[in-house]
Amino acid sequence: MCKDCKHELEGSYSPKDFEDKIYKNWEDKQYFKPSMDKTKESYCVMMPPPNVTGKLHMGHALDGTLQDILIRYKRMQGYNTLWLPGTDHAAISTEVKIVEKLAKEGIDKHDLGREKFLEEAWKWTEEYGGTIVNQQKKLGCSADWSRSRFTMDEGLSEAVLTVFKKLYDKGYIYKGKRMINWCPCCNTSISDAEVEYEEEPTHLWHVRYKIVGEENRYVTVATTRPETMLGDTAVAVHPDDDRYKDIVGKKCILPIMNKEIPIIADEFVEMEFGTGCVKITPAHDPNDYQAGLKHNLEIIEVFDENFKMGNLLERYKGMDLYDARVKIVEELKENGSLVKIEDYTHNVAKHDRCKATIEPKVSDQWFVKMEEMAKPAIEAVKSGKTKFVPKKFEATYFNWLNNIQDWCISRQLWWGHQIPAYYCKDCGEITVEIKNPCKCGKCGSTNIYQDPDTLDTWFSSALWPFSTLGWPNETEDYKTFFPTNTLVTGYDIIFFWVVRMMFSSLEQTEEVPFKDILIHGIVRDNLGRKMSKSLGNGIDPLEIIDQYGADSLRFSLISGISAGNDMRFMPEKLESAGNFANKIWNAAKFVLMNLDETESILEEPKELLSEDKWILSKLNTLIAEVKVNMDNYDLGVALDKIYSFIWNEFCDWYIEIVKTRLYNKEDNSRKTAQYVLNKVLCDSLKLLHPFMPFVTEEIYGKLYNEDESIMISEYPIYNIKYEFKEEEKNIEQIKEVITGIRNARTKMNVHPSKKSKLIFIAPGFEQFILESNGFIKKLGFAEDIEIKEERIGIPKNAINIVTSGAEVFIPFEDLVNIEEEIARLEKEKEKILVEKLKTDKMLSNPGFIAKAPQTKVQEEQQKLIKFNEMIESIEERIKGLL
RNA sequence: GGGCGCAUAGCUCAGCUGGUAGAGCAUCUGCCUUACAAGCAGGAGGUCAUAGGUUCGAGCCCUAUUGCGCCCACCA
Repeated sequence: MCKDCKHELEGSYSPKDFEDKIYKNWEDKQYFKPSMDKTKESYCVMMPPPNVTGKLHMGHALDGTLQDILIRYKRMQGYNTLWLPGTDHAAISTEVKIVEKLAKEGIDKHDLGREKFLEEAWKWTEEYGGTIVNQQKKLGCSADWSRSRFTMDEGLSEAVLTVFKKLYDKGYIYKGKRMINWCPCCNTSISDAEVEYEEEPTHLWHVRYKIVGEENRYVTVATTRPETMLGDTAVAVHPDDDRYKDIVGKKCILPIMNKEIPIIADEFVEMEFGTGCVKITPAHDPNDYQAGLKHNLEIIEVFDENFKMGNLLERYKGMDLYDARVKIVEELKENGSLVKIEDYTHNVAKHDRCKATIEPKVSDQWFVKMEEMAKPAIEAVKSGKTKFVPKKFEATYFNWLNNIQDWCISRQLWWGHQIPAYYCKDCGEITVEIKNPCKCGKCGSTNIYQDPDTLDTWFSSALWPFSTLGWPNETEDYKTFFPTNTLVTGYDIIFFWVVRMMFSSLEQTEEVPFKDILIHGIVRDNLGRKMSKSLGNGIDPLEIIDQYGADSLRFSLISGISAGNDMRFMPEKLESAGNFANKIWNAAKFVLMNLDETESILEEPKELLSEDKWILSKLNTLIAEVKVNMDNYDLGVALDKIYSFIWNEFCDWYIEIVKTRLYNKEDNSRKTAQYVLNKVLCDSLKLLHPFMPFVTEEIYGKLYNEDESIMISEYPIYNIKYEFKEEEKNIEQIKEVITGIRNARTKMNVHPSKKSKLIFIAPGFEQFILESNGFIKKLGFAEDIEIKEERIGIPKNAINIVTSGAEVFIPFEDLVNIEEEIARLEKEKEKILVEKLKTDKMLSNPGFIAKAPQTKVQEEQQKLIKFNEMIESIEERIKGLL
């Protein structure tokens, strides 16, 4: 603290006045950049890239706050710290938006052409891509924006193509036929994750197929899609179904097509459903497709690529599917095959973006073989190389990897990384090269073309932890920061993303991508519902920041949460967060007002008074505990501890006690108090800074020097000399005395700054005071303590405190009602008796004495002694009052 | 169908390897007190979902049940 740097704190907490200014200053000073100091340990977090065209929502706010806390915490401790941000091209999500935008202008994607479309997409990305970054800045995120990456920028694209080629060469990427989800609206395959199910009323048509070689015997199948029956290649029953055992292996006649198909047995059939018989249409149902593969059935496509009826039957050709259904049902009715129609509700697969009904389709797609790559990913978590916080998510992770299916990575989209596979029109050879080879790898023909498909957006995100650092090149950043330390993300993308980063990193770099995975829950609304656009219950973090400040938002997101659990966002929490910020603001104001400008108070005083030692020891304990909590990712717990220390212990306690020392200019313990106030406030601000960066920085600047940032200050460390075990035992007693003084002061309407003489009752402490000779004085309230037993009207246990200046005499009755006091004491005694009873019970339990740990037993015995003492003392007090 | 989770004060949630239940908000009682009424001091409020079990001792461990939620698969 220096004279010239003193700045006044004014008014009350008003975040709007300083948040933007402070953030700008941080950026100007380049505090977010890693120091690249080789002597320091590194700490790196990769920001999960939000969609490039996205808007900041509460999920991002939570995610960002958690990361920022970790980053700031490590940075303050001197780590070479990097938080690398970026954005994701979000293939389908962005493409849909651009298609929508073009549609508004009356332009169709296909008319525009691929090249022009991509131009539009890049334009869009540049125009809207920046918004989310600015929103993250509002939140206070201290990411190194100069290292910001985009999944489609040059370097990352190189990484993507490199990985594709490596996996292809290794035989891990293959082209195969697979039944995939096809969206007829977007004309693309989509992943299972993008499928939503919606309930729709429909019918269950029961259709009978005549069994060949038996008179008047039929199998009846139940179907929701009669129009697909033209492509039936079998009827299946359960092998244990007694009703149909004898017909397995026989054939039946498919109506309309009048064709013989086999009756097969398979366990996937549910005997209870429908008739227990199911028609198998391998081309149009994923289950049937599997059954078809298993039983070697022919795959007959009923529809053409535009999802109109194909040319199996001339009379249905080109017909709309729904019309065909009606016609086919009619025909079945006419020829007597239709047994009955039932009402039925079933789930229809929909594309979550365009809501179109999904058609299962057999198609040529690119796949990643997962079996081999899953193994090291499982091993890495089993061996503890990568840890989940909380641990329970390991189960989810293993469950997923153990049942992993090959990953379909091709998408029929334009916005994304185009698959680097080149087909030769002459010999049909596929050449996979990072750069366009311009000629066929086999026959040398230049008549080649690139696969039009692009890669699943998760293919590039899977490489995020190392591609962003420059991989496949051995850059300085890569060498310094990889593997990264902590990944912070929600449990909802463990499957999509975390798993894929794990196996990709292990495969490509032979390292785990990160050491710890901090999983958080979902931010729900105050009724516990997911925030969603369709419900309209989303809360805009920016509006909150505007109204309450970023610190309040951060506080309310972090306070009291635990890792991995969902949280509800309660607006009331913002109020209390704001109150807390205001409390610190005012505490700082008080400290500033009471520091001497002329003298340095940074020098540690030789002699500390009890309350000084007490608060310092409390601070010291806090520092130690917060470190443990932070290192264990118990951020909510750490924050709550800091909160309660600052508010309950520092403000409500220490400041109140120390006031009189400060107001009395002659008090020689005044300087000590100033030192302690300054030290405690300063360390508290530092501990709080990762959570509430703006207000702590603003105050720190006012206290010290606006050119100095709390971000680069020394983080408090545990100091053995502030251990204060013995005196801590008196805390409760000290507390009660102080309370007595304050209550007396209140009753007398006398402010401690006014010199006065007080008489007050400090129940039970007269002995204590006498014994420790001037203890109250040490508390700093009065200069002299006299016990005026001889005074009329003042009972033995009343104390007369004389401060310098005018004397104030208050009759005892005004201060305390004896009956009330006795009642209070009785109640207190009762409470202790209850506690004592419990301890008695434990100690009289022979099992406890024999089997519990000795330390525990001793602890209980000491407790018992303490209770007895307390009861005795209360009884004496009561006696004294009577 | 497979997997996972949750149930604690009126509300929202903490609660570590088992040691006898905590916070914030709300509520009640006193206080406009020279940092702060966005505040201070104090109080009330719980058979930790139910039933068993293990243990000297269970909110915590085990089993079952009920209610709620999530993920995966599927719904002919």
